[in-house]
Amino acid sequence: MESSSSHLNIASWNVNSVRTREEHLERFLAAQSPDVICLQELKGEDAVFPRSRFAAMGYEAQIWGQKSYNGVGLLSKTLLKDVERGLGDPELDSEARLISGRLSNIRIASVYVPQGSEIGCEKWDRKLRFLDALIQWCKRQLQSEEHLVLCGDFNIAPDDRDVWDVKRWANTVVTADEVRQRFQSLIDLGLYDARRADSGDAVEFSWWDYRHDSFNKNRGLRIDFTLASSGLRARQSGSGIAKEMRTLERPSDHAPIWVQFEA
DNA sequence: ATGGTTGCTTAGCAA
Repeated sequence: MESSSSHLNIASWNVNSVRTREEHLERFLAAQSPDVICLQELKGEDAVFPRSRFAAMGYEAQIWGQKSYNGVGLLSKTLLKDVERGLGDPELDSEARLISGRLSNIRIASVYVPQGSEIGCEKWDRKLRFLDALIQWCKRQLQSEEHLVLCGDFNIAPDDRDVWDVKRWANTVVTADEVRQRFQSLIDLGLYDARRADSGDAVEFSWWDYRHDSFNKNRGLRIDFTLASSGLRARQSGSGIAKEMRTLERPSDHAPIWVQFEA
């Protein structure tokens, strides 16, 4: 869906290396013309971010890069205000996983939640602590901002409808009670799952493993979300998962997601 | 079933 001056189109995409996905991003921006796109897994320091390429398309870049791993950013047609990096916890903020800025009266955030590796390991503990801090961060935003739109790769499949094979994915780092409860805590703050609000009981995915021909078999997960504050719900006029971006040559393992609001 | 695929960085880690 094309955005226009009367609409606000916000997209999100885990690109799995922005340098490898420059052309994919360019194609998505040309096709969708989102007002803002939240990016995750830039996988590079700020200095290697292809800023001029997106500037040529009319996008400002606010990024928090990191060598090799993680890295989040925001591309926007108009400059975002009061850009913030991190959760405010020095230990968790040693990884670049959250960046946000304000557009008009909406704080827009790009988040890359830790995947968690395996239940019980150190990374799993970090994932839970990150989510706890994210819940607190959102709570603070909802007190100080009129609206909040939190987009990104949550590495959580909150519902069985978000998993291609429920049995196979039971008790994993993306389905365990510990993460599903925390996802629900975000909802309980007054956020809603923007895509699910439109898709009903549909089973659709935003990520497919590179292995096992998973995309062609449609063996995926829905782990990328736009969580919007409830005041925006009546203004939502569309949403989707741009699955076609997963069919390109050398794709990211994630597809972009998008949601549109009436201005 | 501990495989398989991709990216960053250069053999191993992370997803």
